[in-house]
Amino acid sequence: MLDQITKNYSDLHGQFLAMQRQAQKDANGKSSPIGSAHQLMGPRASAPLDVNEPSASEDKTTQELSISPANTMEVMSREHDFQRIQMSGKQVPIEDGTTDQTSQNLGSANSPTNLDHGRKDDEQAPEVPFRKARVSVRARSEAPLISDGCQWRKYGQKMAKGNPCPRAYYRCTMAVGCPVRKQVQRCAEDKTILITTYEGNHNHPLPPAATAMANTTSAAAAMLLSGSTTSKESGLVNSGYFPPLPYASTMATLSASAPFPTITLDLTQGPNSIPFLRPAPPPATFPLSLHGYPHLLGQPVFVPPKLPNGLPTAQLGQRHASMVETVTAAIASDPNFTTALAAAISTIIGAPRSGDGNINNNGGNNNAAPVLGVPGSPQLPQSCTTLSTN
DNA sequence: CGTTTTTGACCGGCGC
DNA sequence: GCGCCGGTCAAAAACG
Repeated sequence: MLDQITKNYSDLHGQFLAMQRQAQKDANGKSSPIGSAHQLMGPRASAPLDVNEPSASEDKTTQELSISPANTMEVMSREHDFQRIQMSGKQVPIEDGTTDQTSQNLGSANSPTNLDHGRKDDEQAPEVPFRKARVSVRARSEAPLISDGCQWRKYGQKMAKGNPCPRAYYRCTMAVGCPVRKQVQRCAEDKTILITTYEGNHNHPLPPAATAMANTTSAAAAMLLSGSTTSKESGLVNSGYFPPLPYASTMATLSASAPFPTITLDLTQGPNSIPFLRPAPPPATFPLSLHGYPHLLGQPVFVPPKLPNGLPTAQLGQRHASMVETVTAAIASDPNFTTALAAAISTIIGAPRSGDGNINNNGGNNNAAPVLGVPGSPQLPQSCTTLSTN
């Protein structure tokens, strides 16, 4: 399955990119959300899509997390786009093509809490425009961390309100000045679930494992993000970008409740439980269909990044539903995949942009948030909630 | 000896 | 204006 998936990814990427481009065009002057998404994730890395390979970085990371096959991951991302839009008023430079710089702008501008705070890191900060955007991955893991192909250094830990488990803060150390950061925390309700939230764009090439996934996911994320920008839940859902499929919803969730739109992937359910059809009541977050992440699935499903008018996605969604299920199952079941996914996510977030369009190339970008959800995850909501809340 | 982790303090945002 | 909270800094300790 993985092979297929991987393959599909590649294909999807291409499609995705194309679509994104269009979307961008569509977006009138402003950068499309997608673009922003790219920034989020897209690391420059230009690695091939090898999902299976653990990246070099794994050395360290290995310990990080070993996602059990059954684990599930939830990815949430907060969009910067969203921010952008909001910021538009402010005049934030947003562009997709933007390079790192662009992204920087975003980040600082709105983030409620600027991670950088304008302190030392700031150098980075300014550059990390999209810091706000976040991608969260929820996975079941006994390990303290998830190996995502990147090297991280812990720079802080704090007890978060409402959660007995401390939240750890990590910074990417693969490159000097890399603005990417991540937060790791266990779910209060289920300590076996590890919630990893990535933020920022990598300013360096990522390991293959991370990159591959990143590309794919990033694209997806981008799409989601774009949708989110539109408006909160209603925006996306209504817009029709993301067809409200029950199963889909469980897999990926976009949370509007939070200050930032959030994309959630829930893999927690594990391969076994691929209850695609499981009715999962979406909590505060609203569910996105996997369609949003076609690449992940390897399906050529395209979700219009923005646009309210056409809503082709819905159709596709159904059509691909079966595929999605299959893919999802595969993904969930494959540990490597998960790992790769995690890496991708981190990559995505960190990606420097994307305007270029080529995700693969030079690092193009990869922005998207990886979303993989395993359907049937009643838990998503929780996870989503958790992250978004933060 | 260099790097990473730990941990308390500090800063800024937000709500009351 | 005050307090709470999240996030980051930075010194000290731990580790390889």
